[in-house]
This record gives sequence, C-alpha cells and structure tokens, in this order.
Amino acid sequence: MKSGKSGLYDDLKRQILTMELDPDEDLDEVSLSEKYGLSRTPVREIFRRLEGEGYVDIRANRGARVVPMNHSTLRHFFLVAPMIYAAIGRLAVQNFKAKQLSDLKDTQERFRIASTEGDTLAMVLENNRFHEIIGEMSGNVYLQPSLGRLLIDHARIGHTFFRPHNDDTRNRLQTAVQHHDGFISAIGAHDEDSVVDLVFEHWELSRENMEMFIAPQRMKADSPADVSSLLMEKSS
Amino acid sequence: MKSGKSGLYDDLKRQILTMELDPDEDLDEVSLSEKYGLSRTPVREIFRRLEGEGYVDIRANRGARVVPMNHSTLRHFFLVAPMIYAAIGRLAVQNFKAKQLSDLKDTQERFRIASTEGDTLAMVLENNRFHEIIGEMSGNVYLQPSLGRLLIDHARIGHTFFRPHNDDTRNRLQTAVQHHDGFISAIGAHDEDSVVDLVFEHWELSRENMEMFIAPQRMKADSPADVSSLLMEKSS
DNA sequence: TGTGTAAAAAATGTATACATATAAAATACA
DNA sequence: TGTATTTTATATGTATACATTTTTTACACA
Repeated sequence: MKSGKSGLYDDLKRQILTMELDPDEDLDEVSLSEKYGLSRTPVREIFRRLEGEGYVDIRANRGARVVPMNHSTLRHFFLVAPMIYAAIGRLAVQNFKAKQLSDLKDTQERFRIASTEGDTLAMVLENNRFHEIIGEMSGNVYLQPSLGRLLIDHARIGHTFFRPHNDDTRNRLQTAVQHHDGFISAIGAHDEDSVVDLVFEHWELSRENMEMFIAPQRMKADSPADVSSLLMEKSS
Repeated sequence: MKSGKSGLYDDLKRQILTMELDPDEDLDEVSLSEKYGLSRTPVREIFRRLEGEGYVDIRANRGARVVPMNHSTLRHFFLVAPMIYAAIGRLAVQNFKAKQLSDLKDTQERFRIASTEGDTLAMVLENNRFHEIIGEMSGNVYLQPSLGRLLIDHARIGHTFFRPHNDDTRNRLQTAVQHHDGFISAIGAHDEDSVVDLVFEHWELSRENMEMFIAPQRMKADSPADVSSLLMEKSS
C-alpha cells in the first residue's frame, strides 16, 4: 500500500480485480484520503477516472462504490466476451510493436512464476495484465474500452481458476499457462488464425471453470459457434 | 448555452459531436468555469467524466482537449464499427424495453423533422441519439463503451452526410431516414436478421459518404464480409 | 411496538486560496 | 541574429473551508 495519488489508483484497481474489495462495496473518500495522505479532491478525481474505466460506479450525492456484478450483466459478459477477445487477438497480430511483445513475455514469466508458487493474487493480476497487453497490441482505441470492462469482470468471475484444489483444476491452470505461451509464439509469427483458435480454446477453458463456480443457477454460455452468430447476417 | 453543471456537460458533448469544437482543441477550465457560473472544481470533474466517455483527452499538468482523430484511429474505426454495430443491433432486438422503443420513435421524428428542415446540427445530434438508444436497448454494458466511442467519431467523420449538396446526396440522406424507420419496425417485430441486414446497409451508405470526404488519401474500409473475417476462426 | 417527523450527524458537492508545474517572455551571451 | 538561461506569467494540481444533500438518530404520537 504505497501512499500518494498513483498508489491509491493502483491499489483500488488491484483490490477490485482481486475481489479484496467486493462488488458493490462503498468507497469512503475521507478515510481513503487520510490513509493515502491526500486531500479529498484528488481522491474524488481518482474515483472519476476509475469510473471511466469501469472499475467504479458513482451516483450523485452518494459517492463511489465498486462496480456491481449482477446476474444480468453476467449473461451479457458470456455473450460478448469471446467476440471481443477474438477481434482483439486478430488485430493484435496485425498491429503489435516489438516492445509490446517483450512486455507480454515478461508478464508471462511473472505469471508462470506465480502459478508455480501458487500465488493466487499475483496470478490474477499478471493474467489480467497479459490480456491487457494484447488489447494494447491491437492498437484499436474503439475496442479497448469494451475489452477493459470485460477483463475486470473476467478477473472477478474467474478468480477461482487461480486457486486450484485438485489434479483436474491444477491441469487446467497448466493448460492456461501453455495457452499464453502459444499466444506469444503465434503473435510473434504473425499467425492470425492460430491466435484466434487459441482465443477460443482459452475462452472455453476459462468459461467452463466460471460456469462451475457460478451459483446458484447454471449459466449457459455461448459456444464459439453461437458467438459467431452474433455477427453473421443470417443466424443459423 | 444553459449555465450550470449539466449545461456545461451537455454543451461540451454537443459541441464535440458537431465539430463546433475541433479535434485537438484545448479546453480552458478557467474560462469555462466563468462562462457557466461554476468554480474550477466541478469543471474539472466534468472533464474527467467526458474523458471516461471518450470525448476528451486529459494529459497530466496539461489540461483537457477534444479527443484527436488521426489517420491511424480512422483505420481502426472503419475496421470495427460494423462489427460492433451489428452485434449491438442483434442484442437490441433481444433485450429492448417498450419505453426505449418509444424513445427511439420520438428521436426518429425529431430526426425526420431536422432532415426536412435541413437543420444539419439537429440531424447530427438526433442521429447520434438514435444510435445511442439502440446501444441502450442492447442492455450490454460491455459493448456500450465501445459503441459510444465509435458514435463520437462517426458523428465527427460523417457530419457532411447531413449537409447534402446535390440530388444524389439528398437521396442518400432520404435513404438513411428510411433505414431508421426500418430499424424501428424490425426491432418492434423482433426480427434480428432484418436489423442486422439494415445495420450493414446503413453502414455502407454512411461509409461511402465518409470515404468521399476523407482527404487526402482514400480510406479503404472493410466490407461486411471482411468484417466477419475479423471474427471467424479461419479467415477466407 | 410501529410509523411518521424533526433534529443531528455524516457524507458529498462547490468555492477558493495556495502550491506546483508548464509555457511564454525577457535577458544574456556567443 | 541565434541559442541558452533566467524570469515572468499562466495553467494545472491540491488542501481546506463552507454549502448542500443524504443518512442516521431521536422523539412524538397513534
């Protein structure tokens, strides 16, 4: 918990992604300003920035709270996530810069270390950062806002993925790590189709896990084929 | 130009969409606060909100400016706009509420009146609002941020569409008005495929116009078929 | 008890003074 | 002149006091 403005900003993002702050939880500007050695003005400004990025919800005269996650939003999440991920993946291959690919590799190494050490929080954050970087690689300022919001809830819904409890879940985590390696090499090789294939494989892996943990009522998510139908002129 | 906080907020959005404020134009918080009878604090807060919605760009210690539009962002715009519009259209059919459909009809009537009166500014704004409402109908909080950013630049790139200067451009504007009527009836009839067809027709009409006016170098945009390839696992 | 209202407390919103950083102008020097 | 450096002006960033709104508590009354 480093103090100062960027400290508060980073901490809030981290705490929201890792569910250290629960959805709907109120954020108190006075106590936060004291804790981080700031006045209320910059704290409120940070709230507004986080609102713009989808981390926080601000209601007039009622302050800020962690952005909620209800059943309805989850349905929408499962519907559009694979579409956006696939589009971002394809564009990333077309537009990435060398610097970004090396950032991606560094992030993957930190992710791998966290996975071997069983450091759940680090896994959540490095995995999130990994997919953020792919978003940046796409260079597409129109798609990135949606990707950002999806990644917030993906981290929150899927956090159990990084807390394996038996051989099956451990294997699934290992597969995810391998997928990331696959992304790195497919992007480096400018192989769009492989990246998109991997996107759907990676999505399926994550989706199955998320479905397992979403109680009480089972969430029927869309297969990649169904997702395509969102975009095709004629639905089958 | 109504004063107060919401007045400034609405005016800035309007002026940015209609290009009354040019891309890259600096926004001065002191003069705006004086003009609208506010102190700097709420003006700065509005800047942050507009930044979150993609209207404005804030650089540390350098204030706010209207979000730029460069050649690179335009390429990305043409690539993803039809995909997002189509997805939003399909979801709108699935999720719209009666109130939203009647709002859409009201907006369309104002749009029609503006088009017969040749009121360019009103056309830009009502057209923008029309498509915003379709975004709201989708109910998808993950897709809406991207739609919002696309609509900002669609309004800015396409504003000449609403300033017809010969029989051809007048006919094209008429066609756009008819497309809107088509959206309303297709949505009302829960006819997803018709809506998506209309999305692509409407997009083609607008795209052709935008290409005509984007100087100096011709912008090759993607056909709906190309757009689909962004999402398919195997590109053709 | 339960409900409605009034008072008090707490939180958010705004104005303003001051601090700091950036941009512009003026000056010095080659 | 042209360029570097200092000074000045301007703009942004932060702290704090005050205003307004919301929430909580206390109290009256049925």
